[in-house]
Amino acid sequence: MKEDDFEVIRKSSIQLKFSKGEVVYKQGGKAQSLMFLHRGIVKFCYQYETGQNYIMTVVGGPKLLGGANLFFRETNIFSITALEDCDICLIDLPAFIQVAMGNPGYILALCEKTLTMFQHSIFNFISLAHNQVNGRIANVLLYLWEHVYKESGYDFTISRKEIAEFAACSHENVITTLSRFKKDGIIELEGKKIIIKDFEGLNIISKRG
Amino acid sequence: MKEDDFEVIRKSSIQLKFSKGEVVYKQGGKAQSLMFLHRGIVKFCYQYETGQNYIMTVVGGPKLLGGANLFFRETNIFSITALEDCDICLIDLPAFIQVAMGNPGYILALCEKTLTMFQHSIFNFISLAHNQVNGRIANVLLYLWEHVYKESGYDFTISRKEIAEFAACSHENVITTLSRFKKDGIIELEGKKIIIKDFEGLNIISKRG
DNA sequence: AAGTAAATATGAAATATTTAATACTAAGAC
DNA sequence: GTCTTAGTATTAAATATTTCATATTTACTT
Repeated sequence: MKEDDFEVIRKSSIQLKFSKGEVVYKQGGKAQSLMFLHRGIVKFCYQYETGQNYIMTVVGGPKLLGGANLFFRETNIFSITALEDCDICLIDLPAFIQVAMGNPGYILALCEKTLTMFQHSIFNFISLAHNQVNGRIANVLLYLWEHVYKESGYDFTISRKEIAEFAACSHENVITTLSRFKKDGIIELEGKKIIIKDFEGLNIISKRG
Repeated sequence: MKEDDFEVIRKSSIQLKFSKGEVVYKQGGKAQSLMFLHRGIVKFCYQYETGQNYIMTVVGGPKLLGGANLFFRETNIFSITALEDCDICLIDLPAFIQVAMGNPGYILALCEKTLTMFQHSIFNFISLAHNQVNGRIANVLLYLWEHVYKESGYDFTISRKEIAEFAACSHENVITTLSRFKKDGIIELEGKKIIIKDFEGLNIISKRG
């Protein structure tokens, strides 16, 4: 990236801090910026009219987000909410597009990142579609640990309710399943912290259902 | 698109015909081309080691496909199979990228199309995650009619097994559900052909589960 | 035309999942 | 400190779904 390109983008960006639980983007709101997640963890959430939530994916920084908004036009189709305290830089979309049109390589790179994120989601969805609750929860735990919490510096603490919204099942079912995993020695629960003991075992459950 | 750009791409493209049931791309195979679906209907299919299939999406021509491959690199993560006879033009990827690098607008446009396709899939997945079989099948029927069969020139005929692979349930369940829809006057079955009678009703079922 | 395979159809039994009722614990508000 | 709320935990009953067994129809092969 050339110095003056960088300057254009920096000038039109805003640095923000979000606390755990705060909403960064609101579903249905106007999408006017890309978002660089410096540090922290956020969830992408779809909300039904009935009030039910569905967590589409969870990602940790540093990562450029909002490629989806770049193409999905005017409105956000998801809410983005901080799961842990976040440092976020909002990048003005018109400024970015102006710079990007002079640098096809940026666009390709951004698309690649965005699609890679979608790809993760899609594999998660495929797991949802074809596995039973056991396998879905195992899959969610593995994803969260490997791709989000492992190197994030945050404790692997996430509420049963949120696991339920990610694995698309009732929170009672998550509680029961986690208890069983614990009894079987696959995970340990230290206060709020989840510790995976037997990755191999979880993997097998995640595949076989 | 400029004339000579078009020429470069045309020179490196191949026109092919595929019959109903033929595999266009094989999951795990090398991805070396974009694909322009002139005419016909294809399914994107994910296959498990266990032999189970899952249909990720179904699309009808004319449409540019394979943007996923452009970014998901070396190997196809899905198989693409013809559901109806297809005319397909395979576009050499290196040639396309060469032209595209000189035209950032093409890349944006391609990404937008690809992401729009993903967006459809994602809404479908969200329906899968949160609805019961009734709603999932209603959703699949509406999607297939509205976005694939309605203006395709093909009869809306698709096997119960394929609906099952799309809605992620057993084929027995599809059969039972279609019978009930028929009894309730929501659809009609004319031989192999599915005719939706009550769009409003299907929509309600698709939303309420 | 007969035989075979594939798709459609149906019902019963087995299994999985949600819902509802209830209780305990931890954290935040006042 | 007490009250309130949200999260965690467990169970039984109600419901949804899959699996299995079996039959019929349709399409394809020879």
